[in-house]
Amino acid sequence: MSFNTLGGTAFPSPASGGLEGWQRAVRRAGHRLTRPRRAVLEVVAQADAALTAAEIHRLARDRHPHTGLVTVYRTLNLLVELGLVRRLRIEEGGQVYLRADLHQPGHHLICRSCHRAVEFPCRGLEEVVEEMERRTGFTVQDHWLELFGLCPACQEEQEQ
Amino acid sequence: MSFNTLGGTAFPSPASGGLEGWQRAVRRAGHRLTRPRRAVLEVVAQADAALTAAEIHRLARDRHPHTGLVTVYRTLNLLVELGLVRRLRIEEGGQVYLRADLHQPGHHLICRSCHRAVEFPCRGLEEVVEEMERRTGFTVQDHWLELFGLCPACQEEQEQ
DNA sequence: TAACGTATTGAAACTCATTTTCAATAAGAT
DNA sequence: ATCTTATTGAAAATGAGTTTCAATACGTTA
Repeated sequence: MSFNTLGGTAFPSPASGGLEGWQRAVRRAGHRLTRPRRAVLEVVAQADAALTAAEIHRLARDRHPHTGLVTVYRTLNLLVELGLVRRLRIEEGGQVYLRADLHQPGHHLICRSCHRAVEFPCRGLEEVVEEMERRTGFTVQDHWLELFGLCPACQEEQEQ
Repeated sequence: MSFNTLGGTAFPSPASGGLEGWQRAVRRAGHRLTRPRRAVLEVVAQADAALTAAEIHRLARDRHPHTGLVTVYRTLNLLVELGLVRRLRIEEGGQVYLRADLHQPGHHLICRSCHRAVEFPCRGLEEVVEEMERRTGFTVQDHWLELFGLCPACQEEQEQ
């Protein structure tokens, strides 16, 4: 398990008007809107947590039963290329897909006891990053902050 | 490639007296010191940057030509269990191994163009962390901050 | 120094996630 | 309605890492 709560906790579930936007984006980029592709778009556009390819495959089949896992992968790669979806590597070595607008890049609270990961909206990091750019000459495009510790539930458990 | 400069930049190459310590640790834990195991220990103990299993395999063969990749994996897992080595996941999905004493957990500036990683002393993050603890109830024990972007040299190159 | 029990080895087989191949299909432009 | 060609899915390939198992070699004890 672990990261499959990614996105789910901190971002309740915003727009779903994104779907049509995605379809337009796909067409505009010169791609066809096929049935399996539509199925994958719908699943990912409507999910408000990060999903594995296998999970997306299962859900897409509810919409278009014939959808193959290969096409799920291909469509996900397309969506990542178009910038609509982010591919996230999880600690165990797999990858997971999340709507780009849900992806606060790289802010995770990870519980070392129960391995649950929660995304959090990050405040105050901008200054740290700017300071670092000034000091090193780097241009920072992205960042990734992970906090490791104990979640409230596991703290309680350990106190008993 | 990518992370293979990890550790390399900020830690020129400290002790190599670590080797005997490792051998003792392995024996103390009830394991035998076989030739291939020695070869892997030597390679990893003397490397001052993170290496992939394949790279370690290649280098270990210089010392004991018969060494199999399987044994490299097994030995690396052993070293990780003993806490002598850290296994780091890299962006591309693979993993990389680094002497634990070289692993300043988690402050890296990583250049997306030349893949060099530089460690930096982190200032101002404490407040961000505390704010987060207050807001979520987590107890934070550790953190990992990675900044991705372009180093000064690569910025110049791209401007031409 | 030899002999022995057993941890360790390496090759091959196996996972599991992802990608490639390729003939058949179906978008969507005309 | 037709036609071009992007897209599909099944099967095969890949690649990192693990498991299996008979053969080997540590290192303890005699």
